[in-house]
Amino acid sequence: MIRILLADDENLIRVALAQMLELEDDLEVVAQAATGPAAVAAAKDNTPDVAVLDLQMPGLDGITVTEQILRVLPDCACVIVTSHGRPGYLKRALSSGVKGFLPKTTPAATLAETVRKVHAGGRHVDPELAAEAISAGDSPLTPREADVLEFAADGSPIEEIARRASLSTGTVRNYLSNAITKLDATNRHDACATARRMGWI
Amino acid sequence: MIRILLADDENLIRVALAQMLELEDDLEVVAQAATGPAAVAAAKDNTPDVAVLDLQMPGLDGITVTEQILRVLPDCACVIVTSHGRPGYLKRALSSGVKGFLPKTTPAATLAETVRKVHAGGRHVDPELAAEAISAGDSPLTPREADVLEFAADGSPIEEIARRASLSTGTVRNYLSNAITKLDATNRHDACATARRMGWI
DNA sequence: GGTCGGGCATGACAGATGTCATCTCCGGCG
DNA sequence: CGCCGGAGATGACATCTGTCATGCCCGACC
Repeated sequence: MIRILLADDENLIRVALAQMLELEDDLEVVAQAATGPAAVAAAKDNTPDVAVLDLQMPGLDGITVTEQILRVLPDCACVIVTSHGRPGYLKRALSSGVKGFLPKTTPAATLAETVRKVHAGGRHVDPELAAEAISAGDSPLTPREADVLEFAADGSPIEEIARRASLSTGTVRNYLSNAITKLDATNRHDACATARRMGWI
Repeated sequence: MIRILLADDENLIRVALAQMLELEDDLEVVAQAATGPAAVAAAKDNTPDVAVLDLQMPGLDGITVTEQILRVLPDCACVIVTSHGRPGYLKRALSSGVKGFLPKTTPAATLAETVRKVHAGGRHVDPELAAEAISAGDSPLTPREADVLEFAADGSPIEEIARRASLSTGTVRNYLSNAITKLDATNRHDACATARRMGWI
């Protein structure tokens, strides 16, 4: 019997997925969580074999949750499930120790199969996403450029970005200008959109 | 037996929800669809009693699908389910004839209850969302301002917005300026963010 | 030890953007 | 009929942004 932790902030979805997994003879959902921190706590309390984590959750995202779970339970296999299949997310997820990565558009049977596969020590990433990730390449942004772009993402004026990043306004403009050039965008918001689409911020 | 059409572009979620609904003795999922147009077609072919529609789907959104279904099957009760509980969406949904509106964060049992309620001729909207919608008020934007803001949303420069909206650049700037003032934003992108958050574009 | 690249900054400049006053045209409405 | 509000437009002006050249400091690497 494979013991599963299921974390997703959408109750309806989480419960439906739990019931679906429970229909499998060899799977058992031993804990559920609706937030990132709750998922980490539930993992500590229940020592599941496999953790199925939504990527976007209040508090901590699925990747950070994975890192924290692995620190306590190195043998727990983490599978990320997400609505937004951005290439960059997949890369970050894999480098943080995730064993499986599925978009929510994947066929239903795949989830149970993936759980079994990662529990057996294997890995599974959605093939389409993997292809995208490979063709998309790495982020061309330096860490600082990514930071600044992230602050710019909500439409703040330069001055506020500078304040939040503890930089001078001139420097912020340089970084944004670099980012715009690298991402082949027409302005900073376009650049934000591109970076987001690729999962680079 | 209540006959249900279930439409959601995320396979994993749709199948899980279908299984959950099938567990109820009085509910039967007679058709599933992964896109807006497919949902409309499936409704025509299967004449369901209740349509459970995701708000964001490829092709047509849940609200448009509702309108099209009601044109053919005026007695079909439509329920919208969504990840993004924006107040404006609720308003638009209700005015297009939707009978139920639930965020995906709602307790799992609520979905089945809502299906029964709307099938019996009732309505059900998530109370929290209803409260938000009331307190949020109506969009202060004129239809044209909303149009322009929508074109501005992806970060295009003014010139391109003007082209897409068939307006002069000056006019676009006026509308944008008005929208920025009305939404109490610092620039057009901030305004877009706000309008989106409220579901006004 | 020298060189190179990244992080950080400044200043100058052009072009994009936001604001404002003002104007026309048109459809509703008293 | 006359008035008004909304759509659409223009022009002037002040800022904000994006670009570029240039410089400093520091850690990495040969």
